Amino acid sequence: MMYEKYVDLLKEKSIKITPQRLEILRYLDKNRNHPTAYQIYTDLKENNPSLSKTTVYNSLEILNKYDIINTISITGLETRYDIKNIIHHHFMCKKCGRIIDIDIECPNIRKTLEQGHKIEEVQVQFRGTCRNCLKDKEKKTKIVI
Amino acid sequence: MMYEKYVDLLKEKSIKITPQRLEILRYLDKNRNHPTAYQIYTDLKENNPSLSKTTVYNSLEILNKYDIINTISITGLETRYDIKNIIHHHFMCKKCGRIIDIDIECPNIRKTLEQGHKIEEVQVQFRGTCRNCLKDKEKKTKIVI
DNA sequence: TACTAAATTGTAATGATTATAATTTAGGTT
DNA sequence: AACCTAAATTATAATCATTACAATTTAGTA
Repeated sequence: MMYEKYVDLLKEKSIKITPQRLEILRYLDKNRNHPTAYQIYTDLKENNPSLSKTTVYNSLEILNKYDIINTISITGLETRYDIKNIIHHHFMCKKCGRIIDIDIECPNIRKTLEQGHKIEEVQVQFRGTCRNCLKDKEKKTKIVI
Repeated sequence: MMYEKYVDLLKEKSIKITPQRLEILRYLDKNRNHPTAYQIYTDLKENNPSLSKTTVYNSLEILNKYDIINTISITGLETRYDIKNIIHHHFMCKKCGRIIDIDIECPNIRKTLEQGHKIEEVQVQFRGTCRNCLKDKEKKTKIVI
């Protein structure tokens, strides 16, 4: 029951249902803060000590391949992961490092299609200073979420 | 005369004019194919054997900081670089790896601003299959540009 | 021409990701 | 319900982009 939702997601795509994949999916569903593979790994490792980092990478790869999750490369340092919901874009604050969802669509996709390319993914990245950091400029602590 | 254009670019921003920076700028101006730091390094090393990889990274960092160049993280593997011209976005073909410029603006920037964030950079990434690869599906060679 | 902060260089370290090979397991079959 | 097999998991080692560091050189100013 707790994992039913994720079991169904995997069944739909006919990919094997493993406890590791279910845990990762549940994690991404609960943590919409664009975690890294390492964050997912260390957090899940607490309750699943036998979990391997490679499994996390492999699972994320297959979940991405089957369009169940999104990868985000906005930081330029590491890949961030996001469970797929409605199309949205990302804003990264250069001060605090937070990645904020921007729930808009890019209407100009049409133009890319007109040039004859087939679009499978769209990723819009904004970088700048977030609302909070604009407010308190004296804040120096680097929070990375 | 050959480098005058790049000298002026650096002067404008009051950053030191070094032969290495000029070479890198000229390279990016001539090579609009979104090269990696490594590609820039190996290509320039041919005529400048004493060039250091660290210098390439450092130069790219400062050129990016002063908004002379753009960084692109579309591949998720490494950072690609692009001299700044008019605003444009990128399309990466998953088949051949080519990164194609898409010369459109995203009008929805407004919405991000409305939420109170300050935007300094915009990067729009499309991924899919390019025109060429759609045409000849039998083509298997992986060209990475 | 001399000075100094900044830039360059080479090397070593780091950190994310991938490769490999042995072990285990999911899910279909008898 | 036990069996089979391809696929998944695991631990370890390797790779590759990027950064840190410390010594040397240099750009730009006095």
